[in-house]
Amino acid sequence: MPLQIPLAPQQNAPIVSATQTAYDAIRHMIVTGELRPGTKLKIESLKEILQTGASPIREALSLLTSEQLVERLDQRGFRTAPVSQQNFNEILKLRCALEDMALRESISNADDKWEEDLVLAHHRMSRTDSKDIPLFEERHKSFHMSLLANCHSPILLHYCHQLYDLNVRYRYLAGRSQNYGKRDVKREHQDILEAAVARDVALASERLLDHYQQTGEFLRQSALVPTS
Amino acid sequence: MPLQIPLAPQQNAPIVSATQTAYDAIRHMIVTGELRPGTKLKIESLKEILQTGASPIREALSLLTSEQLVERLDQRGFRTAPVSQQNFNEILKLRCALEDMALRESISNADDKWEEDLVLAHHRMSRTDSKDIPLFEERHKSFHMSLLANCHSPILLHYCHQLYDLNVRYRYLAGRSQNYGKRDVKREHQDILEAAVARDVALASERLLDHYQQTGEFLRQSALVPTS
DNA sequence: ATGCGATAAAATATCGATAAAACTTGAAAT
DNA sequence: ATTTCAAGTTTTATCGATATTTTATCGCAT
Repeated sequence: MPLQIPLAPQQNAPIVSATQTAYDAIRHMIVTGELRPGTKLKIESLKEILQTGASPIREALSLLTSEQLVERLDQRGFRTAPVSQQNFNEILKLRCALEDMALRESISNADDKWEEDLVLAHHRMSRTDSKDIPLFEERHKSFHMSLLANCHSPILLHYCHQLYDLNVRYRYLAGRSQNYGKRDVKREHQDILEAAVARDVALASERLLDHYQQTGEFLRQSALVPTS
Repeated sequence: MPLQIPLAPQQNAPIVSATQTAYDAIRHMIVTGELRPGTKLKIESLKEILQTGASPIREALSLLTSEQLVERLDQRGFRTAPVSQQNFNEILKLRCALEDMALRESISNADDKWEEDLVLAHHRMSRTDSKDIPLFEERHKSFHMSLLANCHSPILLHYCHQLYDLNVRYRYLAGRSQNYGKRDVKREHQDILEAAVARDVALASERLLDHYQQTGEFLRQSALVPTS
């Protein structure tokens, strides 16, 4: 009889596949805007840039297409997903709806472990200089995902993760350096954390959505110039 | 010289890539349960079955991983996604939430074109013998997607599409041939259609969700034996 | 000039071969 | 009997080369 349970994997895998490396690199370049929206992604160029063969690149791009970061045009290659005001609005709206759902679930399943992880994630973010963009972004995402992490719904979490990154991409495109006006973002995060820890579903949700709406409003004002 | 008629240059070529072909075929095999959950997907085997090279297969599998139909294990290949009662519950719940959202949007944006397409889709489904499983399934999906099609949110639609297929997979696994008990599924569809055409958001939503819950209940009763 | 068609150039999609892991298996040692 | 280890076997991941397709270019008739 065929036994299919994958037993304890070898704990020594310091080597990541070329595909994984390419995936991470390309993803990062798209999210940060280093690869502008609508850019043709030529295999040859990427091969040189990433110092690898065509197969890993194509696989990485295939993985990215289902995440809406890359578009695949049968028989004529890949390109980075285009951006538009409409697309941005859609992402924001969906994000609010899905994160709201996830947050409510997450809080209602609250336990000590989740609470501790959340507090820790917030702490790390708050102690990070927001000038150190890559690190801050990583921790910012980590905090937001920690809020939702306890929703017991991997698929929902997966969608939230995707939408988060699609949104971050717009933040980068709008110019990550601009200041956020009169907003006290730190305070907003603090307030969300407090409501979540207090397990006040309604308040936490309200604060989270408000947080997103404000960021959305801010980004909307930045000229989101379509690719020319 | 062989007289080569230049095929429509700007138009869609009738030739689909090997990757696309492999993608469709594998997807179909997973959704219909021909490839059981948790099955190791060996490149060599698939190469033979689909009569193609390794590259298209790997690309197709990569595309399928982001859709939750295939799992990718770095350095040790691909396998079909496992199933579980928990996973089923999650899909059903998310589907209800997202389709509800999409349906409400869709109806509130109602216009003649949408209404006509919807009526047509329903007509085609209702005139199809449900014994002709592949055709009926296609039209059933077409009807359900038509309900949501007008929501003006490609990403939301994309998620609904995915979740629909994940759900259909469970239907196949539960044994597509079983009858649906005392339910009058045809009537249910008819009622949903009528509420949608009448642009009664609340009623349509209620009927749609009830439709899914009933199917969910039915599937839950079928023994969903986890892969062993 | 303007558009059409053929030709050249570029890029994609795909194959076949191979190196690198990951599993198996079986005998030796505990 | 169980664990360990190493050689042998499968399977994956990746490269390099090639056939096809798409895109760009240039001349020629309108």
